[in-house]
Amino acid sequence: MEKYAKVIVRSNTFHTDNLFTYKIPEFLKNQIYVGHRVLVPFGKGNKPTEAFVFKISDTLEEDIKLKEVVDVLDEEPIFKLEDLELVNWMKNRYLCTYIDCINLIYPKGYKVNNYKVVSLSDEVLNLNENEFTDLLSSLDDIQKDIISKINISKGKLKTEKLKKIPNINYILDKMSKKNIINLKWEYKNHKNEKNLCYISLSIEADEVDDYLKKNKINLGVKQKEIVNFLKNNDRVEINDLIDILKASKQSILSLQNKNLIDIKLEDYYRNPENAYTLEQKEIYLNEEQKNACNKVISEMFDQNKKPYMLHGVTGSGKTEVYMEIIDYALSQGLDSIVLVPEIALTPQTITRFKNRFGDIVGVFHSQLSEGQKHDVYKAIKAGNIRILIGARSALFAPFNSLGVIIIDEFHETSYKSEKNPKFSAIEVAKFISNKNDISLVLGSATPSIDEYYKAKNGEYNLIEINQRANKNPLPKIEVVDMKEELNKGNKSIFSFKLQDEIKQAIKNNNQVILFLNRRGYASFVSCRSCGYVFQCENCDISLTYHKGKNIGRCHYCGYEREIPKECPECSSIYVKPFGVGTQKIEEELKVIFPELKVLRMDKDTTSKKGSLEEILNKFKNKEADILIGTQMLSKGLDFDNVTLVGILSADMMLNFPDFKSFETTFQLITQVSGRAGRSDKEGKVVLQTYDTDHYSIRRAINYDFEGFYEDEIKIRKAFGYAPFNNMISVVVSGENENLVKKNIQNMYDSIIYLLKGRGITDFEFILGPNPCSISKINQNYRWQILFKDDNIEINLLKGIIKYICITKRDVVFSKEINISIDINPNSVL
DNA sequence: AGCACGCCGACT
DNA sequence: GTCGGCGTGCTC
Repeated sequence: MEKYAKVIVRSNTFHTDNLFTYKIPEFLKNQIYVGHRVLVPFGKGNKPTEAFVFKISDTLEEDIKLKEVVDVLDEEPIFKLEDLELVNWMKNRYLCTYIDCINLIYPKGYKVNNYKVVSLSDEVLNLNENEFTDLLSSLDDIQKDIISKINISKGKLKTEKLKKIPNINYILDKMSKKNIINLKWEYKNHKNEKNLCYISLSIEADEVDDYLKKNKINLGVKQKEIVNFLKNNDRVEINDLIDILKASKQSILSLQNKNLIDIKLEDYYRNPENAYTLEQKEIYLNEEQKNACNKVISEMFDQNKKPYMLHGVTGSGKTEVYMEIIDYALSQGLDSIVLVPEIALTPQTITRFKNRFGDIVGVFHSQLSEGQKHDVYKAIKAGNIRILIGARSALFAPFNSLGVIIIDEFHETSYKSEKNPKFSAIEVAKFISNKNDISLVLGSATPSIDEYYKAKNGEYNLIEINQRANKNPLPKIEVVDMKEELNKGNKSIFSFKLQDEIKQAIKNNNQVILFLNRRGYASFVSCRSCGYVFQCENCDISLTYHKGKNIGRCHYCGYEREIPKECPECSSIYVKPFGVGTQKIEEELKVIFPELKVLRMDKDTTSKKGSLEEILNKFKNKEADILIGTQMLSKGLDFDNVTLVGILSADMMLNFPDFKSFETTFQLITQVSGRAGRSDKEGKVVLQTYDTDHYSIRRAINYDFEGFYEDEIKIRKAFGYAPFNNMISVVVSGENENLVKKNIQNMYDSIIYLLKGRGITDFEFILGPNPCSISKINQNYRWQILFKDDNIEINLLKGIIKYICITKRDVVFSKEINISIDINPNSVL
């Protein structure tokens, strides 16, 4: 009986994003199963290509000519059936390609390396000398050159080495047709694995001198050093040795030749380091925490259980609850995944987990190298990692017996991917947990409105923790109306109230956190005389002023330019920065409190690796009195001595042109305030705002989440936003603005045409086409159409968008145009 | 995206 | 007639 494999081919284009059928040759029939990686000839050139087996069948529906699978690439299938189900679901949900999804689940470390090889044909090789000379004389110089190059490299040459010759493919093809040369693909199954090379003495330390004498071996200076070092240190990694002794690899190798040392290669799991240490405290759960745990634990082996939403105020000890749940899962032989918003921002969290669970804790995030990811992947498969902490991509870790998924601070926007597939970690986690009866816990002090709505409607088990773990009250938030402050004649960024409170806190030997949601010195630079605003050359964004270097920087593409003293438009000298950034806060603070030590934490000061940890450590060790920072501050940081939090401009986010800006404002105020008074000392918050009346600020200062939810959900309902509707954003971009406009109009017309064909005549659920709020990024003009599934079945809508933007992409859109489809995007800028 | 095919003008 | 350039369309 014949066997056929339906595979997804690894190619970097959406054109080939469907199942291809290959015949399985006799010799592989019992070796290839669903989930296997195979090598198949693909395209006109039969390029050997990595492919993933999605189906195996013994019948052929259509009469198509088939190629054969060349080889199987792994002994065991790389994907489980659930993995393939997940891929199918994600592809459909997020309108992305199979390969986009596969890349998430399966690290790219194993990618096949292939290259085309040219060699002389048998006929040419069998020619005698005269015949060969005749042949050469019939060829032109380039062809002769190719033949000599093949001969120099022992009869086999990668075509890549010939690519400088113009029209090389054509020439090679011609020669191949004349039967002068053979073209063939060769491949290497390259595994990105790191081995550590351990060196030890091959004989006992005190016998070395005897051995040298007996065999009359003289050692060089470096070699002696190495041997002495090895006498004292049993096993040393080769790179450490080279580092410490400034030795060369050669001297080590010559010691090996003298049989003095053993070199052992060991597979190494590249455990990401982190320098942050935290003393371990004995933890006792309070009543509320215990109840939360017990709820999850008691249902761990139930089928069809709902996910849990853990809504606990800031400082309520959610992490302890997570750890208790994980501890139980471990005792039952189950593994756990903990997702945290931005891995780099939570060294504290990792340390807490490592202190409690030790080496079975692994870390995974997108900043790891492919090799490191691969190591983690392997350690999970081998069972060396039982608990994985990571960013959203950690969700796809290949655990054998996963029992628990925890998503901490699940309201964070970083759980929605910005890259293809633009998946929501929460949705994917729900899918995985539902399919495999895994306990899913979503925790937050400020749940997102749309998920909380679902919890209220019974989609989640809602668990509330209303008290801080230390039983302290939440810090009192005092509001300062900055309009009044101006009337009092205070033009500074700091209200009198805040200045007083800072003095007070410092006097009591406490620390202060100041929060402002904008980095840099000033938000923009403009000319007071003519109104000219310095803008990015590549984006439709005004440049943020950075004072140290006197430059304007674009926070979207990184473009920088020096800010001249004179206005480039009208040559006036009234060029001034406007608005306030963290840099400026730092500067003004030093004027008012010259004696205080200040640290700044934003994307500019933490871009270097390890600098974040350094800042946090310094602040923790009380090397500074005040920490100024952006959003980064709001996430899970725990400083015992912070009693005062200043929110400098609480209403700044309110005017953001996005329907989630009220929610974001509420969340940020709540989260930042939560940084105060986390240990025994009582905390206080001073909140400065021009808008004192907005409900998101009023509700936030009273820690009234329920109230905010009630206010906000009404608005969401009235305008048809999430959770009441899905929103689909299609952004069309390109360097030629007219072409972009023409293309998106074309797309709009096509979609309207199809909708009309379905009897739909009311198109109010379609917004656009409009230019995006940020109409240009990196020289690309951006236009957008927004769809809400108001009056229309979402699958129909998605089907139509998919048909126009993917299936018929070549017909509807020009080649130079980029299309980005996002289901329920974080923002519609 | 590649890659080959095929159409067409240029050139021996 | 053949060479070489580029546009078009398919990939099991």
